[in-house]
Amino acid sequence: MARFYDTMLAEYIKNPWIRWIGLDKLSTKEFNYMMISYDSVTDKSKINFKDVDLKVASIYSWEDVYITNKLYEKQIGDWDSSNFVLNNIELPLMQVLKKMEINWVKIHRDKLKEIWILLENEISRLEKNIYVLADTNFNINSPKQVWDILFEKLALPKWKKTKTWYSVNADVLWDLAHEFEIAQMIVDYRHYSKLLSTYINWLSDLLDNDDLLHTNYNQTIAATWRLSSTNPNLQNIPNSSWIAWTIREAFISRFENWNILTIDYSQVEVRILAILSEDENLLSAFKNKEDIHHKTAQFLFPDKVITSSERKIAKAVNFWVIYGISSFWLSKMIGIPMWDSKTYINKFFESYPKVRIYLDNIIKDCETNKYVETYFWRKRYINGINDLNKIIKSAAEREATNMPIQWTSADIIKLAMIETQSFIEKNNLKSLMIMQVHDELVFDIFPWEEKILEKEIPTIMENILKDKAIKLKVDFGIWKNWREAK
DNA sequence: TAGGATTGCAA
DNA sequence: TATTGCAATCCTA
Repeated sequence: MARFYDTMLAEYIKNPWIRWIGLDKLSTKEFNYMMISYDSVTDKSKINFKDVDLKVASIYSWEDVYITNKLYEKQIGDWDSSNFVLNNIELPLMQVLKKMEINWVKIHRDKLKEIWILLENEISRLEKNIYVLADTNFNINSPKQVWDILFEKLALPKWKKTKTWYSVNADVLWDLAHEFEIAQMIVDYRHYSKLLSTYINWLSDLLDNDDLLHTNYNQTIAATWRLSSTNPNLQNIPNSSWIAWTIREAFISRFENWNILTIDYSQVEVRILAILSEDENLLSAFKNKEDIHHKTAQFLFPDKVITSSERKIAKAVNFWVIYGISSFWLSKMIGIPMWDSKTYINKFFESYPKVRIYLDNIIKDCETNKYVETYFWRKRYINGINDLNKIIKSAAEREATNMPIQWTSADIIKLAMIETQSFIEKNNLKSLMIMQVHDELVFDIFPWEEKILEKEIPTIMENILKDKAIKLKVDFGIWKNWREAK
């Protein structure tokens, strides 16, 4: 039994899609009792709490303690006290996250400065050229002004409309870029200024004196029970262009001349699908250590020699089928004819027949129960699963079939973090867990500990779902910086 | 000054 | 006509 408890976490497990689960909101909801607000006690934070009248401060504080305890008692009464998700996942995870936030991440300050200069130069060069081509100065960051210049002033052909206005996003500009240099330049300009303003500028604000970068891991935000990260968001550091990769070069070890260890789950969602559906073809592919995308490609193209282009399509099909994608969207996504994408999706289900049965059963159960359940028994109610409107119904079905897989993978990495941290502590290791990016963990390796980490942590992570037909798989490596892990 | 809209980054 | 996040910027109210 955990010796600590958190009413907010407990509520989040039940209702992850409700954003406001703080104490005062829960007090109103559960006890119809309005708590004294912090704003009213401190006059909207104008008064420091230590200067608040002692009697007022006492009552305010007493209320916090009293309501928290009442809420605890109510939740304990409502719940099975052996609740696995609360006691074995979220509460222990809270302790791990606390440590990660204390550890922080080392950043190579000079490297970031280098990129900063490079980007500034590129941006001002592009800016000048764009102004020349447009024959006027304007704010390239303003979609409205870009639209004015491109379609009014320069009268470029074809534009696409979205919701309320005419879109000038990357897709639109990309179409124009073949013919018009200015569109290409705006695409590049946006790319560089995005990197600069979102990922480089925080260097001065958010690095401490030791060049450690602080982030917050939020445990009660995401509607899917995943973690999220803020100030800065370390879970969306760019990973797809050459210049973006140089940003990852700045993520280094705090131990001079030592390395970081990255470990990420490989194809975790397809593996979970194999385990949950018990499809023989999927399972045997993983058992025999086959390349799953290659295997799917063989099903999709039985008469062909599989080259990288067939494998690429198969990879997309594997990926998107899990999300319950329509053939229209798949064809658009990977640029193939609609008819082909329909064939591929059908062939996928013919090749892995129990996947179809598994997904159909989820939908059937959901229609009866109104909720879907994950491997670790989290429940989520799905609105619209019995809706007569076909569009709403099929969106609900997509959600119902996709979510158990995504949620289970979120729990798997949470369990991996807990077990890994406990391994580190039990063995008195001084290496540090420093980042989690949904299916990847990053460690700062304390000198001479790399052998034991490299041997033990992948094993821990691969054995999170014990006694299943197949094991999970991780890829890992030891690197000078985060870019090398790519 | 707050907040919606647009854009774009990750998994 | 996937999902869930965070955040910068512009621009209106």
